Amino acid sequence: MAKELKDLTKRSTDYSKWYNELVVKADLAEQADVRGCMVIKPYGYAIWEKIQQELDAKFKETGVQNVYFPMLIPKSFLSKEAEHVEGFAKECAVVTHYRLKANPDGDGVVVDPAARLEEELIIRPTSETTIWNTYRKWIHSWRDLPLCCNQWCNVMRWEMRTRLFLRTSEFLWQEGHTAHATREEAEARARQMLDVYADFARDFMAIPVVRGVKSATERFAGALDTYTIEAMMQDGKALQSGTSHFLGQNFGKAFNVQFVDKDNKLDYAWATSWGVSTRLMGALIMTHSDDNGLVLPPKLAPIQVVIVPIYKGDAELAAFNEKLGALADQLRSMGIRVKYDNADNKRPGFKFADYELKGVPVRLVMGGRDLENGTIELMRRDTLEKETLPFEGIAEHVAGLLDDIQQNIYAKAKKHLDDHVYTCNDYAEFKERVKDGGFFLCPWDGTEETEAQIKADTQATIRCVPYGYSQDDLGVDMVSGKPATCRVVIARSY
RNA sequence: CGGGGUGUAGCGCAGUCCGGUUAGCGCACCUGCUUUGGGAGCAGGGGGUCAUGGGUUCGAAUCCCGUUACCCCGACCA
Repeated sequence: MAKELKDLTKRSTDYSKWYNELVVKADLAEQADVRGCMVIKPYGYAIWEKIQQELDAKFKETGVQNVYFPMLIPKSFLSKEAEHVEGFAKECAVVTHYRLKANPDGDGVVVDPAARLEEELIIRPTSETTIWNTYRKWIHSWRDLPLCCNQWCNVMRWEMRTRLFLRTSEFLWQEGHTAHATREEAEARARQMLDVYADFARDFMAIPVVRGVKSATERFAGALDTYTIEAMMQDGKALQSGTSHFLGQNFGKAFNVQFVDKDNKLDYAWATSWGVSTRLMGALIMTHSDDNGLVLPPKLAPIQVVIVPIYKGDAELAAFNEKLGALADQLRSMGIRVKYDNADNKRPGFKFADYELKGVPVRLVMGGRDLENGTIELMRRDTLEKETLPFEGIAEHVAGLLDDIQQNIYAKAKKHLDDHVYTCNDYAEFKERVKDGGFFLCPWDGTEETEAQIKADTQATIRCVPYGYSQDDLGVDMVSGKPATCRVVIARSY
């Protein structure tokens, strides 16, 4: 492929354009021919599969089971929880008919007006309603609780403006839905799942996040509390990367899910829901990548090590195939995902650039010189450093290096986050600086008015009341001058 | 839904103001030879209802009117 097609826009020049180009050129995804939808390509989907696999294992450790519910939801379900319907009504796709017929006035097919549904069906924007409608049948006694289910599925939200992975009309996600006998247990579960997400982000995605609670206006429609993990992208903007909701008894009451408790009294079930989506892919891309392309954390990279031989003629190729094929096998036996690329229809320079673009953590190259000297060249993607090492013992070295890279890119992202979290008590200063990105820890009086004022003035929003940052010496709200009730993270966001 | 912009080969564009040979360029694609330690070179080749419907004209990618799709900036948002 020609150079000009692969060269990326510089991150610093136009971050949005850089992101979009990277997603397309690294072969992760592209815009579909359907409005606002996305085609996830094999390489992109392979990363998503790793995320699914690792996260799913974490869920199961906490006693969660997988289920599947229908994509179509009767319209009447949605109207049962007042706040919920208000939150989602504006972005629902609706199924109104069940049949097409040949166009009587010309080509193609038209909707058959005779096939109108008596009750319209909604394409799920989220599944609380259909799941709680079913939970009514599953829950009768305290012995049926807790009930902890999760589903991996697609949902559809008719967003006005879409961006690959970050916001698409249809997206893939997991949604967990739990039912509990007590308020305390449900609240603990909601917070537990937030920690699962935060730990997963740190340990697998190498993304540091700020955990916290959403303000009332940013809360999930129908929740009493929404917990969030907020990641910081390289341009300093926030990306909500996962949420966990404490739903109280709202859905229990709306769908009449009652159980008999230990004291033989009827009560409504307490609920949580929690989810992460393909937006995590966007977070992964925007957190680590550089001007050469993706940088993938080894734990999620579909290819962890690529081996490229540089050869002249069939005889030399045969020698490499034997030596490097054995090395690839050895690495695989150590549980490392390896690609041995001896294809002769692409030149080495092309392969180097291409695997860098795709974020492969480690590249091993062997040419005639190395063959003579008993060496091999190694490059690590995170720092782009090259070194020539003895061929002997290279497999063990690579195994250790993968861990190093995982640690290093996390440390780099953590430093970026910490360097861009500011304490700020002055509104004039805040307004000036927030444009350049970063998380601002500011005193807030807890009112919607000041929250709205900040958004109107700066486009920045209250991301959360964070955990892990001091709530002492609150002082006064920087907008209203009234006594502050907490210190919040304010930032511009995706 | 408001404000801008663009539809010409798979992708990216020039040509449109000022109508006139056979509609061009880069990349991609195909064939052959030479190459291979950082995105190969040369030679040859294939591919177009110029978004769409109407109008003006001897003649329209180009001018006029309508339609439509997409993109960007807002409102919405995992």
